[in-house]
Amino acid sequence: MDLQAVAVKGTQDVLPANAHKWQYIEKTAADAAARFGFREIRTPVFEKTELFERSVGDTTDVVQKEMYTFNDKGGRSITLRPEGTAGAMRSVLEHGLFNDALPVKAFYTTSCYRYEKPQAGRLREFHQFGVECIGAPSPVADAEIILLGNAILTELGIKDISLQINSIGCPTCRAAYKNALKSYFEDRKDELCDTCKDRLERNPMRILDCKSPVCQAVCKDAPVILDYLCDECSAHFETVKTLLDTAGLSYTVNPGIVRGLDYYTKTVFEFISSQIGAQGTVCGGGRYDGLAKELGGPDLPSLGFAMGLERILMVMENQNCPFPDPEPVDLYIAPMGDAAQAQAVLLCNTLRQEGFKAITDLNNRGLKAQMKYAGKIGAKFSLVLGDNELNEKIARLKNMKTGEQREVVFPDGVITAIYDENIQNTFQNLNESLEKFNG
RNA sequence: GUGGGUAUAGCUUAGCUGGUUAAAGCGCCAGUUUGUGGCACUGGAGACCGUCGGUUCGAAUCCGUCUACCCACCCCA
Repeated sequence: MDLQAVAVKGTQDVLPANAHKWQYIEKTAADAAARFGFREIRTPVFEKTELFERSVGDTTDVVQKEMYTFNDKGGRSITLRPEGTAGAMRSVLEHGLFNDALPVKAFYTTSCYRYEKPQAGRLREFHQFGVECIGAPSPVADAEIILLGNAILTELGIKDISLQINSIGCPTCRAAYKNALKSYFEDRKDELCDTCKDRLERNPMRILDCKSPVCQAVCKDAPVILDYLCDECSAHFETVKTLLDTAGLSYTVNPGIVRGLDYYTKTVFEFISSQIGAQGTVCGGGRYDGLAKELGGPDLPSLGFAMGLERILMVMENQNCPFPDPEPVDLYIAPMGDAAQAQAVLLCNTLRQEGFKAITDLNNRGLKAQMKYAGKIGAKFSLVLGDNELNEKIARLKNMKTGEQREVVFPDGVITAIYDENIQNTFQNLNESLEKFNG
């Protein structure tokens, strides 16, 4: 095709035929979050680049090579958000929301941007549903957040998701662990794959996540973070596990869950599906106790998660999860002739004011074509409006599913005096007919 | 950024080792039926065979380039 207008690499359209699926997922997530006491927050798509460098961490891959960064006309360095937490935290700090009752509980549905090579479950523009619970140091908050993530996935009908949790400790105990890990791997450096040799310098914890069998063998006897947690972090993690046990939510402790964003501390977790390819993490999150302070705010231990909406949708389609049917139009009016067409438009408008989805011909098509159209778009009922109907004030309402037809009598003057208050009777008439016909 | 696969109508595809008007199904439009969709039949529109270049008398078909898509690494949701 010779179209100039093609979507940018790594972006995707949501077409009308699929929009209801997105609406369903977004609403299910928002409703669940609301039941946990979260309210929506909306922040800008772009922020100062510095915000992400500070929060996500300037040594991370996200910041180093994946951000959409540009200078605006005023010379400011601007970045399209690569994730949702930084903006939400910035907003809470900027507006002093932490002066209200803590914790601040907010959720968001947003688009995010990362310059990566697209593949299954990974786009350059993607969408996240996320929650942030700001100012909540207790492990109860960790458990609740995980429970919320689970509730959303469950309500969407998603099955076979594994919950993996870990604790990466506070900066103090993590530093000790990193040293131990580094010296362990340094002794076995020759056995590691090439990428892991790099990781040894940049982020030794990532080696634990390597898929190469060689590295996995080396990792087998590597020191485990959980053995290096300080008393507080250890107790915190134990309580989180106990709370999950009590709630009956099963999980596996996986020391390999190491998040790639610098702000994470203590509890980290992922909900993982094995059914949508290599990018199986459908929801990921954890605690970020140091973030508020890092951004110049007060000490506000916080946590949250983000769900990848495209991935959620993929899993759901893969598992044939039920989506509610999109609402079809109630009535298609097929006018024949100019007079009827004018009346059809008026009838439609009044029906719309009554809350019906009513449409009519816009293309001057013949009756047959109109009926075909009505059938194709899934209209529940159709109504032919021609000279006979206009004269006799009687039309036949047709149930498109059963083919059954029933007469609808228009009270005097309705067709010609559409603004007359008698019109109400017409709609009562139509309304009743629609109700009787339904089912 | 690295590697592998793919690229023919709106969609799904056929087109064998190069040979002249590029094919089918679905979909779309119209007619058979100036008053009722789904079925059937008939007809129609719709493709410079992803791009640029090369080999050849001749390229959708062979070679190279670029681009896009898919998959994996990496990274993450």
